[in-house]
Amino acid sequence: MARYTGRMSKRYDQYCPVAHALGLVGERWSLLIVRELLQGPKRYTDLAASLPGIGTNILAARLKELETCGLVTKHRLDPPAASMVYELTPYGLELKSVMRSLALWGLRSIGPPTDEEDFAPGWLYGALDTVFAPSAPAGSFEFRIGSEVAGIVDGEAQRGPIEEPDVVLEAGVEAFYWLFVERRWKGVKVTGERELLEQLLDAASAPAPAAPALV
Amino acid sequence: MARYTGRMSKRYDQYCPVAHALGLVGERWSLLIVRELLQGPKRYTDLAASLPGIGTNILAARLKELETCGLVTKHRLDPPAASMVYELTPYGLELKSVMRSLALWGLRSIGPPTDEEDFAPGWLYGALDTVFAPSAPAGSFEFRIGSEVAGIVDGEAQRGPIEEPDVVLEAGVEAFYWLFVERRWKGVKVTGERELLEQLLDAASAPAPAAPALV
DNA sequence: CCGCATCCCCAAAGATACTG
DNA sequence: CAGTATCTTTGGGGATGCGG
Repeated sequence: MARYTGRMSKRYDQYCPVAHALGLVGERWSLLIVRELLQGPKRYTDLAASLPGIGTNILAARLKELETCGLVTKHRLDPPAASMVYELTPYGLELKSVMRSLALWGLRSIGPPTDEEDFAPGWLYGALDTVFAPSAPAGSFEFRIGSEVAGIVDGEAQRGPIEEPDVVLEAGVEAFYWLFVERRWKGVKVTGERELLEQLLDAASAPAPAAPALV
Repeated sequence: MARYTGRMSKRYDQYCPVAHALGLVGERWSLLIVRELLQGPKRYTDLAASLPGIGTNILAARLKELETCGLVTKHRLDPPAASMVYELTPYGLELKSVMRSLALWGLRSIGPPTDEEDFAPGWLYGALDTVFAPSAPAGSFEFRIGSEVAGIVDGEAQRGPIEEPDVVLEAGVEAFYWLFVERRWKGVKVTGERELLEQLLDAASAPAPAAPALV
């Protein structure tokens, strides 16, 4: 694995994996940039647009840091559209498990959404991909939440409608919150195998499974 | 888009569980304070001592923030020793899974330790408790790493020697690193069931298990 | 437009001295 | 021991500029 020994902007002088990790991605905005790039390669201005308040100099600085740390690479797109895109390296992609832990922890205190418009396009796919897909049971799920449509097929998140899904969930974002965080089935419409959906919820609620051999 | 006109120095203006989580523990030093408190209640000065370079004002500020966020509580110890201790709340304790993810990710790029003295007392117990115990197979393990002794019994980390352990590992901190991170069995002494130790390593290397029902 | 670099200003971090 | 007070330094936010 690539080891970064160079100068990190602000680091902690401790030999500790957590302190080291925070030296790489612990600065303000860094993990949110990673969150955006987990949805796929993005351009500079698209990143800036999805991170309200970041300030262009900070975004440039963070991207440069992430690049020198080996978490992000910069390419020029193929000829037709000759713009630059930023993309996670394999090691950067592995931050998905960190994002999942953080998201599951943060969900428990974030409270219900108040405004449908707080949601950026693609949020549903992102949530399914990083939070729910990693522990999803076999089967195919389609979610129609607000104006977003995405799903999970055999443990992999997919954008858009799913072909012949085993179960379909339709809800507004607030009902989605109440179901997935608070486990209240209110204001949701389920078509198909509801138990499969419950399995999905159960699996995500227990991100740190009991020791397998202890069961 | 950004409809928050007031003054919001810290925090990100997004309805996103990751952004919310980072608003709670994303500031500099916060997660390292949590790391210390995961080992049990600690006094102010002990925290300061185990976080070299933090500055007393920052420590006080972070503790106050963590307290108002409901992640930390402050008690006065029972009469014999009438000092204050800081302790994680149940919600704060649940950051252990986040620490585990971060540590497993950071380990892959931290590189081998160069100096035995970089290690604070109790580091072995901390590592076993947050990183390895959550996915440990049944059985009892004893680790004698450098001058530290700790172990895992049926998925729970314990300080000090273990009674009749199934397997004992003796090594220096550098050999410990090579074994647990790079999987090189060099300079370590194993007594007892070596396969059990391998199971422990395998379980921790795969923190995001494949979807159970897919197997 | 896109991808930054520069400048200004203020808020937060660091260092250290000090106090109940 | 457990912080507060004060001062300096650094970094972030916002606006603007500017070459490609």
